[in-house]
Amino acid sequence: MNTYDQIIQLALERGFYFPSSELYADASAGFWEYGPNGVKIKNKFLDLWRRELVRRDNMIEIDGSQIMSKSVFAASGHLSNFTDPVVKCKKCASSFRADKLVQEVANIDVPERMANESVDKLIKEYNISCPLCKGELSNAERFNMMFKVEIGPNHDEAYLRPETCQSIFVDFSRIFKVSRGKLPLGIAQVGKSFRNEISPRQGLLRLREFYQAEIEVFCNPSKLDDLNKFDGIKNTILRFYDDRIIEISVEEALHKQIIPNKLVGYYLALLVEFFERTGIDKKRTRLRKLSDEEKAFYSTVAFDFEVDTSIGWLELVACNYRSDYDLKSHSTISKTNLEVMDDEVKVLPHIFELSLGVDRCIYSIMEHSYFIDRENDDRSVLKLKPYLSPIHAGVLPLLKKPGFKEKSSKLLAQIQKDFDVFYDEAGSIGRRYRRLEEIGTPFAFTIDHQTLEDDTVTVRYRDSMKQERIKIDDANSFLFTNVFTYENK
RNA sequence: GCGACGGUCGUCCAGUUUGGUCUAGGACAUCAGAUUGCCAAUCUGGUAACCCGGGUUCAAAUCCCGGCCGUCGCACCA
Repeated sequence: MNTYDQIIQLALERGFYFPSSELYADASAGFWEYGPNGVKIKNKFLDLWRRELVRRDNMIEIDGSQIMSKSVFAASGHLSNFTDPVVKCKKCASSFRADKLVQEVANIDVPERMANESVDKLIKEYNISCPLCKGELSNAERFNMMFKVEIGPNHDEAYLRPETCQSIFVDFSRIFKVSRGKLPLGIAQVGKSFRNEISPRQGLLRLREFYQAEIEVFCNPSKLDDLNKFDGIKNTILRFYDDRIIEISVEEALHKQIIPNKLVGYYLALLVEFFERTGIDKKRTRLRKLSDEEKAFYSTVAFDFEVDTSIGWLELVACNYRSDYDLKSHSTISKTNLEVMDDEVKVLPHIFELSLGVDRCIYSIMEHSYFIDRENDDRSVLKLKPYLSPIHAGVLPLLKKPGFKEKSSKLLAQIQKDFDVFYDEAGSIGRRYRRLEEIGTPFAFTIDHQTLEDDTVTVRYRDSMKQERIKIDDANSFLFTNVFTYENK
C-alpha cells in the first residue's frame, strides 16, 4: 500500500475527511467533507497562515461572497477565457480539445481563444475526423468551468466564484480607502471556490468545491525594487527547479534574474518560510517558473510552489504576477477609476498573487507527517507540528479507580479552555497512547498513583515516547510553551 | 467525457466463476464487562455491511440493464 492509500485510510478511519453526501447513491464526485479532526487541522493551518503571512506583513483580510454577479466574470475574463473549445465524436462520444486537435492534425497554430465557428471551419477544411474511431466530429462547444446560479424570481444570471480573489479586486477601492492603505498592500482572503471540473479525482487534490487562501499584493509597478523589508529575507534560501534543483538565496536569485524584482522575491521568501513551519519537508519542495504555455491567461510571470508527494509533484500555491490585468478590466467594465495615490502620484496598482490551495496543503502535511516507527512495533505516528495537531494533549488516568477520575477531571477542566484535549480511560495505557499519536497528538498527561500523593502527572512525548513529571498546576504553561514553539521536542 | 477494471460492517478482505448451505464469514478498529496496571496484553459479550434503481428467476451479494462512485490510462486541470 502506498502512502497515498495509507493517508486516505487514516482520513476515513479517524475522521479527517471523507466523501460528501455518501448516504446517497447520486452523490457527485469532487465534493468532500472535513470531519472533526480535519476541521481542527485546517483551522490551525489557517491560523499559521495568518500568523506567518497576514500578520507578519501587516496585510488586511476580508471575507467575500461566494456568489458574484455576471459582470464580475465578464471583467475578469472567466466568462470568455475560463473555457476550452471541445468537440465530440458523434460515433464513439469521445471528446477532444478542438484547438489542440486541429493544431496536431493540420500542423498549424490555433489560438485557444479562436471562435467556435473558425474552429469548425478548420475541421471541415482539413477534413479532421475522430482520432480514435474516424467518426464524424460535432461542432465546437465551449465548456465553461464556472457553476452558474440563478438569482431571485427573474433567474438573473450569476456565478459561484472560480477563485476567491475577484472579491478582493472588486472591493479594493473601498478597502484601500477605509483602511488608509499604502502601497504595497497585501489583501488576504480564505474561502471557498467552485470549479466544475470534468473529472475530479484523488480526494482532496482535485475538488469541485475547495478552499483557497489567497493573498493579493497591490503594488506600484515603478517601485518593485524599492522595498526596505527585502533586507529581512534576503538570505532566505529558495529552491528553484528548472531541469534540476537550484538552492539559492533570494538576493542571489534576484542578481541572476531568476526572480524579476525585490517584491516578488520578498513574498516568495515569506511563503517559503511559512511552509517551513507546516512540517512539510523543505527538501521535497520547489519553486517552478512556468513557461508561457502553462501560465494562466491573466499572468505575466508565474511560479508554482510544488511539493513532492507519493503520487508525484503537487501544486500547492500559484504565484502570479497579474500586472494590472484585473484592476484595469474591472475599471473599464464598471467605468470606475480604480487608481490610488502613491507618493502624490496616481497609479493603477499591479498585483502579485499568492494563491494557495488549502485542501492540498492539508493532504501534503498529513503525508509528510505520516511515520511508521519500525523500532516500536511499527506504531503509526502523525508527526504533526504541535500547533497543527487536531488534539494538543490527551488526559489519561492510568487506572479506573477512585481518585484517578477526579484528578483527571480537574486537569481537564484546567487546560481545555486553552487547548484541544481528549480524555480517554478505555483500554490499556499503551493502547491509548497509540490512538492519540495516530492522529498526531503531541503530548499525553497520565494521572498515576503519585498524582494522588503530590499532584504531579507524567507528560509523554509522542515522537520520543519519553516521559517526564510536571506539576498539575504547571500543565497550562507547559502547553503554552511546547505547543506554540517552532522547536521540536 | 471515453476505455478497462472494480464497489460487501468504521477499515481491509473472503464469499460471486457454477444463483439455494449467506439468518453474509474473518481480521483490525469500536462499545460494554472482567482482568492487568506505563507503551497496540488476555477473556467474555455486543454494535455494524452486500452502492442505488430496474429486470430475469420459485430463489439474486452472485446473472442482465441503467445510474452513481472509485482506481488506472487517454483527455482535461482556469
